[in-house]
Amino acid sequence: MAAGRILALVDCNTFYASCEKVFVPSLRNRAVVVLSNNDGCVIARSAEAKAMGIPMGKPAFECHELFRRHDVAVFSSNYTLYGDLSARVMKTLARFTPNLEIYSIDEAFLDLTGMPGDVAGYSRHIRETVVRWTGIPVSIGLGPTKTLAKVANKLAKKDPALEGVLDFGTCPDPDALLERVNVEDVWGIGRRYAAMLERHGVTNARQFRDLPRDFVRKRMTVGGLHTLLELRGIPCIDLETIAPAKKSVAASRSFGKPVVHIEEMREALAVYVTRAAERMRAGRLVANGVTVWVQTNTFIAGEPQYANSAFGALPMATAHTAEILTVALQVLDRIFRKGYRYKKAGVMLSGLESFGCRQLSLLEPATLANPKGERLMAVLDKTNARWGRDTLRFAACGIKQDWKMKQAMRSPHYTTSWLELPVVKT
DNA sequence: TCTGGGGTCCTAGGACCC
DNA sequence: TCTGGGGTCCTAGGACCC
Repeated sequence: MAAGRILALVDCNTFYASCEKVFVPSLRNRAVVVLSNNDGCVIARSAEAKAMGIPMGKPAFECHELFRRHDVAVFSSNYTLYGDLSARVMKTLARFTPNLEIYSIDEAFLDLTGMPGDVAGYSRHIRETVVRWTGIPVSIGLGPTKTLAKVANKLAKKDPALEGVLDFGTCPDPDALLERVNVEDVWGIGRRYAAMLERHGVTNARQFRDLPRDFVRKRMTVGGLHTLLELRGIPCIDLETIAPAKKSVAASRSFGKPVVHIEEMREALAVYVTRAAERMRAGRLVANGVTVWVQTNTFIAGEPQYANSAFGALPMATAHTAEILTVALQVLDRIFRKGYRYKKAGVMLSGLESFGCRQLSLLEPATLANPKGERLMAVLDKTNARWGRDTLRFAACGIKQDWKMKQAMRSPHYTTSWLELPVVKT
């Protein structure tokens, strides 16, 4: 282990809610919540909304009264906007160090080892720059391991006196800090493990850190052991500055209303294949197989339930929407049962390879390779990038799309569509 | 009426081979 | 025909992350 390693975890504060505030000054001090796809449940809350006691994950239909009473601004999720603002934040962070791992849409690890001067002061400078350039406030946790940087970040968010930055490595009493963190808030310990640990009297991060290694290895496998060691300051999880190759690409949605007929299910599948294939081509990937799954609404007691999935191999690795859809529809025929009200369906593309080194068919390369199809996809992607998603699309996706998810309160695509640019009044 | 979506990793167990 | 050990590959299920 390198002596004196210093990692920073930069995490955007209430990211989706902050994104919604960037272009709407009147929301600055107002409670904002963002709903999941289909306007299902609460997935992000601004600080004001948290203070009102609006819980994470609560179904939206149970919150309407609360929203009305507190004049909460409610938004459908707008991933196009969040993705674009995320890219701006990451680009800003990359100016401070080349050793950066983009961990999720709203988090990045930075290696600040060897930075001259005061790392906490430098972190405050990073923080000020990000909010000034992007409008997104962030918190920064510092520590010798990723897990401790995560812990420090959590505490930095909790305590306003810290002004968004906490260095675990230089704090005088680390045990006291760890005791303030619930064990289920430790990175790598989820609900199930937290419940198990609680049965053994372990409720905070300090108690977990001091458990015997064998106990943790046996009950929480090797991942749990890594978490334990990282809390002790021993690095087990590396910084991944180069994103590892994707192994699968999935697209799935809940329906806005139940789907009963296979014709509608085929349309939905066509849309999901379209989305997944787009992402494959953007990453210069091809898939060897496709899994299709369908599911009824498990929340409705007393209604007949059915869920199934099946896999179909593609004749040759491809990212061509129509080639994948052909197989996906055959797979659907195998698992679709009449007489159910379907709530959800999805596709997953697997066996991914990079387009440049894909395995060609040994037997009939000439008939299976499809250069015309590749050119068609290129034109499709280019057109849609210029004129907007689905400007050009397959007829199989349908026209009415009655089953489409609900998104009644979506904000504009402020930064990615010429038609939806914010307007400044003087 | 209304309950998200997209991923990864680890382990156990079965099939199959020598 | 029976026996045992060791290895690999695949899948399903469970855990986690954001």
